[in-house]
Amino acid sequence: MRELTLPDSGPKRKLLDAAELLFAEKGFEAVSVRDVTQFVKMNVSAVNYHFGSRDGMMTLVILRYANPVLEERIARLDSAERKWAGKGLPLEEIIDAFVRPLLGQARKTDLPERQFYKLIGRIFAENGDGLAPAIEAQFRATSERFMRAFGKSLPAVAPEDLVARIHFMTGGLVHLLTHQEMLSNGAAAPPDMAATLSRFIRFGAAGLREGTETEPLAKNGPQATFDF
Amino acid sequence: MRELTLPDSGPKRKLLDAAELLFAEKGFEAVSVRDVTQFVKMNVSAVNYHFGSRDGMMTLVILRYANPVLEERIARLDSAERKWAGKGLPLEEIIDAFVRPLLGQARKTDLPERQFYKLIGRIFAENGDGLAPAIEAQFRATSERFMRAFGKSLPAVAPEDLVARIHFMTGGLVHLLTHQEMLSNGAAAPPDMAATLSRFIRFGAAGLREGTETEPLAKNGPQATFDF
DNA sequence: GGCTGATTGAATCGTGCGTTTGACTTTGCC
DNA sequence: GGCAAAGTCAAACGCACGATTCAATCAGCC
Repeated sequence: MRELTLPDSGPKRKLLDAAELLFAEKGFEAVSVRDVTQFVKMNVSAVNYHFGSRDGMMTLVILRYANPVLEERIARLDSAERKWAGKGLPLEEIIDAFVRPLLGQARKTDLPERQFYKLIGRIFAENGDGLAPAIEAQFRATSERFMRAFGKSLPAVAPEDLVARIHFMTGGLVHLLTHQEMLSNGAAAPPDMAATLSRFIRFGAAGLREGTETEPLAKNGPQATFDF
Repeated sequence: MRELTLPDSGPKRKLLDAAELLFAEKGFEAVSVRDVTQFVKMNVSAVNYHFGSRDGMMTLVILRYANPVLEERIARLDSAERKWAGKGLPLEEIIDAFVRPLLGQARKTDLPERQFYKLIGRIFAENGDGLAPAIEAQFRATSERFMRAFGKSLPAVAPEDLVARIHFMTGGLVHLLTHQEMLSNGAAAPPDMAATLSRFIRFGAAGLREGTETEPLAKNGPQATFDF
């Protein structure tokens, strides 16, 4: 896993910051190298000089945060598993390990919070698809690692069920990151991300756990009416 | 709400079918009018002749399915509410009304099932954003209608909580539609959509309901350990 | 100062895009 | 047949894009 060595200042850093901001705002496809260079009043050729190509720049933008997030996820899951020593973890703790690194990374950025989450959401929406093979493998490894953890904590859930439920949950997370503004109910500002993620953890845990506890029926009638 | 009058054959229909297929496969942004016309061996200018512009063609592709799906959602919710006459519906029935129209529309298409769901997912991912104002309003109206229904069935859940949970759920649905292939665990084919949606309904209902029943704690420990 | 390597700049290349044009061909109808 | 409307076609337009060229400039160092 190659270390990212980025200077704290200089033209390369300036370009990368600008690209990151614009990619977060408009999406990776919708930003041209001219958009980026004009934003920081540099020459078009700067991108190709410093990064080789538009793709090279994009990869660096993605690596800068995807890498730390993925590694922190694994680290948190490791430490949680050590803490519970072989027993299945509470679902909330697994999801927390999956989600909390986002908060940490958000604080390390110059980027406005909202835009950082959009960027991360866009990255994770593609699940490493089409990215550099190294980072794609890391995505897959992380995903399998968490899958095993969930499976251990939910032995009663059939594998196909588990895969599907985790899929629903991660989809909800991606949507939450990329469409955070839709959470602002009416005129008010959207709730902060920490609160939202806390809601997400409870939601996801309940969904994953569905059917494994003697859950009381909805007060309005028996579920037997439905064929699912 | 203008009726869509599309001939069953003819060049217009042929173009629209091709556009639909390609949009579903590669996304709306990634398909050029040349891609579409070459696919059916017609001239480039055909698109502008028949639809006025690329945008006009896109809008028709979207209207063809978004409209029926949204209307069937409302109709199903109406009939469910009539059935339960004022009492709050079971969550499963609301989610079913939201989700089942997708299955119905899928059967009315020439499109391969998988690709139809990708198309619908892409449409609903943007939530009518940037679409024709008429369809955008319909999106919003449908969304508010379902929000009220959920609220009535979950009076104990605070509005901000409810908005967030519904947001997570719809995000999961979009992800499921657009990334269905990720559900194929290993080499096997992915489960069919009816089964997946049935899982989704149970997952979503459990997530929405979280905390409103005296849910037993996870067997491994008290939740009080976590600050969420 | 003067050399060297790292940057920047203006201009240009080739490509693919959505759209337009105007001539041509087909179709439907009297 | 004749005519108008509908449809098709090759060609071109203007534009934005990523990339490249090469001369000009800058920075650090002897």
